[in-house]
Amino acid sequence: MLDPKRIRDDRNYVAKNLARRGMKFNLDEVIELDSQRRKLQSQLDNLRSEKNRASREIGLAKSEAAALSESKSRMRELNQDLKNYEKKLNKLSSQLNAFYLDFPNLLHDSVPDGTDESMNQEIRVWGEPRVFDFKVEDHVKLGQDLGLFDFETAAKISGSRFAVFKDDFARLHRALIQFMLDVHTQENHYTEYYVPSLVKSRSLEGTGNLPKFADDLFKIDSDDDFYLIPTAEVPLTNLVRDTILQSDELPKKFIAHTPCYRSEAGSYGKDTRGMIRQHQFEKVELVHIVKPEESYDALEELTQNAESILIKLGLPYRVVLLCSGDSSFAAAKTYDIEVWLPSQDRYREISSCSNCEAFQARRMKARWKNEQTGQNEFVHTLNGSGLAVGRTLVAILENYQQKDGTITIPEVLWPYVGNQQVIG
RNA sequence: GGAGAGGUGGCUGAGUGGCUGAAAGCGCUCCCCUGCUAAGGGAGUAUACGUUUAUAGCGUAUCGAGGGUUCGAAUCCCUCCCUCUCCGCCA
Repeated sequence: MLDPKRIRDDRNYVAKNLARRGMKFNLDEVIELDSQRRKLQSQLDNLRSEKNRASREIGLAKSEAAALSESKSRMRELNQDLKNYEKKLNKLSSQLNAFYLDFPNLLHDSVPDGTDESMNQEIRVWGEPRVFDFKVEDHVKLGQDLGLFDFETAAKISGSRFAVFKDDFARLHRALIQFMLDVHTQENHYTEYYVPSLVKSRSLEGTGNLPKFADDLFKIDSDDDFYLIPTAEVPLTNLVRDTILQSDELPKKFIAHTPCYRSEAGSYGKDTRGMIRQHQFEKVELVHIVKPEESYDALEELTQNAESILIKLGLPYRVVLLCSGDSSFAAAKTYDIEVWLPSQDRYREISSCSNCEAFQARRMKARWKNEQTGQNEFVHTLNGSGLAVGRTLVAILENYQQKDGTITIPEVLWPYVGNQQVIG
C-alpha cells in the first residue's frame, strides 16, 4: 500500500511512477475520495465530541429532571446524525481502501523502463556454460531414462503439473533443501523458522497477493478462510505483522523451507513439459526486515546470499534487474537470478529478490521505533528465493549430465547424500 | 468432538453503567539526592486518524472482533474469533 499522504502531496510523481508499469490508475478519484473522507471524519468527530460533552453533563446533573429530558431529546437527534455520518464514512472508507489495495508499489528510480521480460537489464554473469561434446538432453529425458522421475504416475494421482521423484532423485532433492538451509543459517546468519503452509487471507493481503491475485492461489474449500501459501514469503513476512520493533531488533533475517502452491492459472501451454512449472514445489525463502535506510544494501546482500548457493553448486547464472513492466506488484526493485539450462540454451529464473520498501509493511502494520525521530515508522521488507529447489534440481541434472546419461553430483552435496558422487 | 474458564496498556493485575485511555505494582526513560555500590525522592512512559508550521496543543476512536440495550458501555445482552484446563479422538 502506498502512503495516502504521499498520493495527495506528491501526486505528479506518484502518477508518473505508476504509469511506468504500463497500467492506468485513477489517482484523481482517490484524491477526491480521500479529501471527502477527511472532511466527513472531522464532521463526525465534532458530532461525537458534542455527544460526549452532553452525556457527561447529564451524568453530572442527574437529579434535575427538566434539564434531563431536554438533553435526552437533543441526544436522540445527535445519535441519528451520527448514524448517518458513520454510514457515509464507512462506505467512503471501504471504497478508498479498495483503491489503496489495488495500487502497486512505486518503482525505485534505478528500475529501467520496459514493457516485458525482454527489456530486463543484465547486471552480471557468473560461470561459463559448459561445452558439451555430445547431444544434451533435457531433465525430463534424463530423469525418465534413469527411472527416477515419474510424471505419468504423478498425473494419475494429482493431474498435470505435479511430479513424483524416487530413490536417488528424491534424496538429492531433500539434500538440496538441507544444503541451502545450512549455508544460509551458518554462513549468512539467517534465523531458521518452521511456518504454516496454510494461511488466512489477512496474511496474503499483507504481502500483496490478495485481493488482486486470488486467481494465482489455491483456496481451501472449508469455512476456515485458509489458502495454501504460494511462497514462504507470506508466513515469514507476516511474522512481524502488527508489531512495533525496537531499533536494536533490526535487521531481522528469516529463512524457512516450505512447499509452495500455485494455481498457474493463465500459464496454459507454458513449460508444460517437466518440472519447471509445477502446482507444488519446494522452496527455501529468505526474508529481511530492515530499517528503511538500509533496505537497498539489504537487497544486494540478499541477492548475493541467493547467488552463493549457485556458486557452491557450480551452476552458471546471471543476475538481471527487472524492468518496470516486469516488476511484480509489491516490489520497488527486483533482481532475478537466472540459472543456465543447457537443453533450453538459455537462462531461466531460479530466484527473485525484491525490496518491497514499506509497501507490505504498511499493509501489515509492521513498524519500528525510530529513536531519532521518536516516531513509529514502517519497516522495509525484502524477500528472495534461496533457491527454488525443483528448478535447482533441474539445473543440476542438465548441467551435470554425462554422455552415458548419468549425472554427476556437485561435490558440496556429497555429505548430504551419503557420499554418492554419481546418479545412474 | 464433549465439559469448563478466560481474553484490559511492555508485563502483572484492579475495575460490573457516568470526568476511566483506564487504579496499583513491575519494567523502562529522564531528573534530584547519596563519595562508589545499594537504597531513596520526583516526573514521564499505548496506538491510530483528523486538525495544525509543529515530535506543542486540541478533537475522535480503540479495554479480542462485530452487533444490540442506554442520554451514556471496559462494565449489561447477542453472535463470532482466540487462548487455557479436563475428557475423548488422532498425527
